[in-house]
Amino acid sequence: MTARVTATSIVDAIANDLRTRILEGELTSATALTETDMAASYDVARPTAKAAIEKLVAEGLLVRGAHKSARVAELGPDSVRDIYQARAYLESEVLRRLALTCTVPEEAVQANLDIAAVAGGSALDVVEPDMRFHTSLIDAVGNERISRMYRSLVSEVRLCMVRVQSLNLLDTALIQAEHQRLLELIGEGDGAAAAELLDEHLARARERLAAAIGGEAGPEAHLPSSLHRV
Amino acid sequence: MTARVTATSIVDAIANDLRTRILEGELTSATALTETDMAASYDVARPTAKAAIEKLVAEGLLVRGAHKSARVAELGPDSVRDIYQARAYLESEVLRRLALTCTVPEEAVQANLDIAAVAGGSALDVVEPDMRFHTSLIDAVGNERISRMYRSLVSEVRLCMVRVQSLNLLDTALIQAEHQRLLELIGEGDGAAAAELLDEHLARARERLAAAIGGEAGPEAHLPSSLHRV
DNA sequence: TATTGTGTTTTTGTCTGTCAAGATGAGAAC
DNA sequence: GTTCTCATCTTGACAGACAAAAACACAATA
Repeated sequence: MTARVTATSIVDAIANDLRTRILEGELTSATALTETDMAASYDVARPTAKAAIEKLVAEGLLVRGAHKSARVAELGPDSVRDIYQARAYLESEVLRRLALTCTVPEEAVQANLDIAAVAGGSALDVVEPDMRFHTSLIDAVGNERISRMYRSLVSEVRLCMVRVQSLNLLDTALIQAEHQRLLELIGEGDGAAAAELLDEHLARARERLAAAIGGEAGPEAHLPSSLHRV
Repeated sequence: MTARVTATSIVDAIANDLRTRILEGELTSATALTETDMAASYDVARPTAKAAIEKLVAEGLLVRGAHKSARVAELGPDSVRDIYQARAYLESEVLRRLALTCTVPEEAVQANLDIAAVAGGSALDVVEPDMRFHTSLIDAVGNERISRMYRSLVSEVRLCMVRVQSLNLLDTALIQAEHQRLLELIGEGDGAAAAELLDEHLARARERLAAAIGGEAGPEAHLPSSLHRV
């Protein structure tokens, strides 16, 4: 287990690098991701860059029309609503099932402790342990397909978050307290209450995120560039 | 709405054709899907066939290792368990939410009537309206991501079903009656009971399918070809 | 006989180069 | 000022080619 071989293909490597750059906010929907440009910047052939781009399009991080260059997906308030609703559907049912056996995942407890640890730091530092808390709950059921679906949603959430610069709308103490309460309810076997609390927990985050995205000059009301040069 | 334009790309067309051929059982895991063969049979270039294959690999219908030709995915009893568990997670929560507003989708009612209509026909005729019943419930929430996730699971279920030739294990009358009861419970607003009944409904189907797949000479215990020529 | 090693064949991964089709934007004509 | 046409950019798809990796068959050896 010491020397893990990294036998990944070139297009996978490019897709992974692009994905991290997208989720870090380095690439926004303002820049067009041309196949030839990507091929040139990574020093590979155009088909290779094309394959990497299509991979991310399939994941939903990039969008592209026919004969048009790919761009980072623009997620409006309605998309935020869809994403968080899907999260709530999956996760609330997971909490119900975990409560049936009173299973409290150890990683979730640790992740919530990590949230408290970074309470004084930047608001962005809260995102990672927060996501880890939720994904560890999902992974606790041990279902590969459910974990994959949830991870896809989480990456879309992160895609939304890199767009809003002021993440001060996160109340770290409240988040951590609600997480704690969720774990307690699961431990007590009260799945219905846990599902209900999770609904409120996610609905609150959803509203703040939707407002932050929708508040800035319209969600996906792409102004034609002709209106910009008034 | 009379002349729907078919402006789909070549690789999409090939992928769609391959998908139907897979779900109809024409292509099984016994035949290797070589890129050059696919390119020759569809009279396209190899990169085009490659893109179509990779699309289906991303969907989970095909599996492929590095430098190995693609094959139709082989889903064992454990995969059946995962798939049906994911279905149950999604759909039971959907039923709960539908029951909150006592929303009974009209298409679901119609689909269940269609099940009764084909009661005398082949057992395969039951699969289509049965799937339509469930997907119409999912689509009733109007969430694109949830619908997409569920459809992915449904196609995997169909992939399992084409492997078991004797589908006489389907009790049409029981299925139709349980569907009817589900709709009634939703209409009465009893989400908890609906979710519970759905769990049993899916668990029954899962057990039959897993038994039918696991019973035939082992799930993914691929015998090496050297043992075949004794 | 069983096992190991080698060489060949098949198949994929990736590159180079090319042409056609569609979309975008600029400029001319009215 | 509006509309039409055209040039340019970008993608879609093709052809051909080479390298790498896996699988298979076969021979050599303990």
